[in-house]
Amino acid sequence: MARPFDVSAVEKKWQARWLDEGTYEVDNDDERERFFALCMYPYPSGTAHQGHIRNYTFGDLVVRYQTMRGKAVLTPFGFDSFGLPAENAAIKAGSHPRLFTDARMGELKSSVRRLGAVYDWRREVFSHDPNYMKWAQAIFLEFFKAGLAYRAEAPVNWCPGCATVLANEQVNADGTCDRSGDLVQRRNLEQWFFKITDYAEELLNDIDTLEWPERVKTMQRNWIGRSEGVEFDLPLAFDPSRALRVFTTRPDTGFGVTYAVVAPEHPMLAELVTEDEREGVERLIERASQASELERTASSDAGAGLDKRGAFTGSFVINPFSGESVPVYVADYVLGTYGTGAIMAVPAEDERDFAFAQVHGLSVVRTIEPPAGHGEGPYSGEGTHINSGFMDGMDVAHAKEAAAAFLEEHAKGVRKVNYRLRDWLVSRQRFWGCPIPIVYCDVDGIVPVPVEQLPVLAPDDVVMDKSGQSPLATHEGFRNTTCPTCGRPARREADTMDTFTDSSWYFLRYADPFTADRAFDPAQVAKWMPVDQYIGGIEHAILHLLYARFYLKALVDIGLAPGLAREPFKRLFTQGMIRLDGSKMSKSKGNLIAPEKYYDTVGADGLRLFHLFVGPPADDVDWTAQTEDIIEGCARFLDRIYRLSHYDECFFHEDETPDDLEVRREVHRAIAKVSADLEAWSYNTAVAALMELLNTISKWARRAEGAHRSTLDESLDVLLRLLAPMAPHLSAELWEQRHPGEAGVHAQSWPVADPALVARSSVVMVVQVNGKVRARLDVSPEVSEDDATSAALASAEVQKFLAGATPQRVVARPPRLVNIIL
RNA sequence: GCCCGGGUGGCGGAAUGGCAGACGCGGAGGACUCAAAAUCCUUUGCUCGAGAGGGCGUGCGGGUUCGAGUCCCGCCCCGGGCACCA
Repeated sequence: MARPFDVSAVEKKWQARWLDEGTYEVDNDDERERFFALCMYPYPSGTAHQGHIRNYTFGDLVVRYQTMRGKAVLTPFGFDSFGLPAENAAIKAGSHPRLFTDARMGELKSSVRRLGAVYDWRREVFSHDPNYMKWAQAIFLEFFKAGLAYRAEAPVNWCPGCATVLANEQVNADGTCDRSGDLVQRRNLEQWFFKITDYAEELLNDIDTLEWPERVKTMQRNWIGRSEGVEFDLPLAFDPSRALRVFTTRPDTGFGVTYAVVAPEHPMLAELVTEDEREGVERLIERASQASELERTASSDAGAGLDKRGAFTGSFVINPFSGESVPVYVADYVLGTYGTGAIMAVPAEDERDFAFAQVHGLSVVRTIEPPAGHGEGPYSGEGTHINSGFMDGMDVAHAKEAAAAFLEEHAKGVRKVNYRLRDWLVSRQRFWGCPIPIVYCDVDGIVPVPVEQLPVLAPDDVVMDKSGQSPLATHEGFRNTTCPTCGRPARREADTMDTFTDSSWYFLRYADPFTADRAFDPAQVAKWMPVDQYIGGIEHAILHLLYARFYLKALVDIGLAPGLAREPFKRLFTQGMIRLDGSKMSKSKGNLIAPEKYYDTVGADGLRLFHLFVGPPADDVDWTAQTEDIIEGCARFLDRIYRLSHYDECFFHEDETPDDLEVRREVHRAIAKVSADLEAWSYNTAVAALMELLNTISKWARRAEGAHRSTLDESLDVLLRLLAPMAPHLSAELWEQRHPGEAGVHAQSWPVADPALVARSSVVMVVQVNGKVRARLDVSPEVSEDDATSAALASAEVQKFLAGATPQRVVARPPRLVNIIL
């Protein structure tokens, strides 16, 4: 398509100027109101794909808009530059991940510059910068000192494809790896964990204070998974001085407990098992230990498979409610890692317990009257308690309260809140990550590397493979060291940290990248934090967004970030994904539509406008056959602006006519509309409003009657200012042509609508008869109910329908509508 | 199973309980042109009608209301999250 100007030349000119002049560099002591605009730190995967373009188009709009609103906008950029793809690529190519990563960073950097997105490049931060690693490791050690980082042996998720352990958050619901898609295995390993569970309650409660998409908040609440209940003792029948401790959210159903179940990992299991039952129990344990988490917890097996997956231990415990002795089973549907690893089983009111009881011939005692016609199955709903001693006749809520009080008195019970959230496993058996700064000494045990020796850097001559052995463990020169405490020979930790640790505090370093003697100066960071607007993909709803929240809370608590708000991201916006043929567009799927091809045709401005216009920013974008046409349409809109700005056949007249005034009014309405839409993330309708404004101005200027000079000038200048955050190159170019030698459009202030011009002198009022539109009347916006009614009744159209009759009722909603009911 | 979103023309999508379909794409017709492209103008939910005009229309079924895409109840379908979590 032939464009009326050289798109490429214009865009390159402005990109060079923004970069050379450091237009968007901002200092910490800037006196304007501060605004921290942040796009999620990208993994450097090479040139930008459409997902990046969408992200940085939105981010750049926020930066330029807030700047025009008079704020000092912090707009940093950097890279989440550790990670598996670089390591795997290096193994394949026989090179070093750093070479690969540096090249990809360079590509992504030029991509965002070619998009016209502007940053304060002095503040660039990237994970594998030794300067950043030093403080990432220092934070780890502070966590260790505070007891927030600990080493423990635990069953962990092992991904064979990635040859490393994973955090729970990186395992999909179906038991596959979030990255490779491989089925994750269970392994018992000694690993490093961060105590995120200490913050479960605060992480949950503070969600309420965030201006985040409801969807993301819900996902985090689900992930944290709070449940309120009671933990109490079931005394052992063979030794009532000791007891099996269980957790339940339904203490009210206590009289219905007909058996108890322990997890295969339960510490008391060995002593509960009798000689007669030993064989069956051992078989069960063996099977459970081999099963993957997926097989073990697959709900599709509920019922049918349960017989094979439980065994009687031979022991009994006392139900403290009824005083009866009930059998203890071991079953893999009870998890060792949740609650106490043991449950009371109430088959009448719990589906799993019911299915298990059916298979094992255990008795079922109802404690809640199910509604009529419920049948034989378990009932877990509301109802009146029966067979429940002191709880008979109570509803569920009252009975829960009564039961909890009873247990606290008689069964060493205590009200307890349990969370689904587990501690964050941060060890990774890979090379391309930040080494964990720990030394193991036979005498002194786990010893932190002294801060002055940080950063611990991996040597370059490490043999990387995917054996599952940490590559650093095979490098004797790295591994062997001396104990910082006693000086005897010792060994370095060979694992690296999860890359999500890097992305958990990078925004703090952005706010103060210059401090040399610590991770950041809290006083400097406090000038910018919390982030005013965070923008990123929905895929980080749990992972990154939960970890970063934990980090900041922990950093404040251990004294590294005094005075900072405990939540990092005040407002979050999650953009939709780009889909091609229904699946996510991504490099790994090989279905990318590269942005570069558009730069010579529609330009970065055209592509940006497309991403703004195609639909609500939060929605997914389907890239279809029609997409190319829509992109063309956006470029056409820019062309029309260019042409209007150069329109020289316009006939001008001296005095402002009513038509000219109406155009001015439309201009001010557009200012109001676009401003409101930008605040509300309704970018698609903001673009539509600009299109309408252009249509209005264009038609008016081309009329035979001509236009008023100063009205046209004002209209064009406003249009360019409104367009400046969306299509920065063209608006800068046209502004410069119209105002040579003056400050650029992005240095102009955001236009303010004049309320007197926005208000309408007359509006169209709809007159309905029996709900059908029969007439439209021009009325004043302030028309009274009576005047509106009489005007409606007087209109010829209505008279025709009335035919002399008196209406039964008249509903007047001036100035919008009058409805006459006959 | 539970919890969030969502379902509107041929398509992407607009619509504080008040004219459904803004804006754009696509289509149709026209102007300009030797012709085409580009540009500009007109038109475009479906349907009956020559026309004036009428009827039907926001996943389905009910309800509230003078009035429902919007609110309420019950379903269906699509996307996402959680899930043997006691």
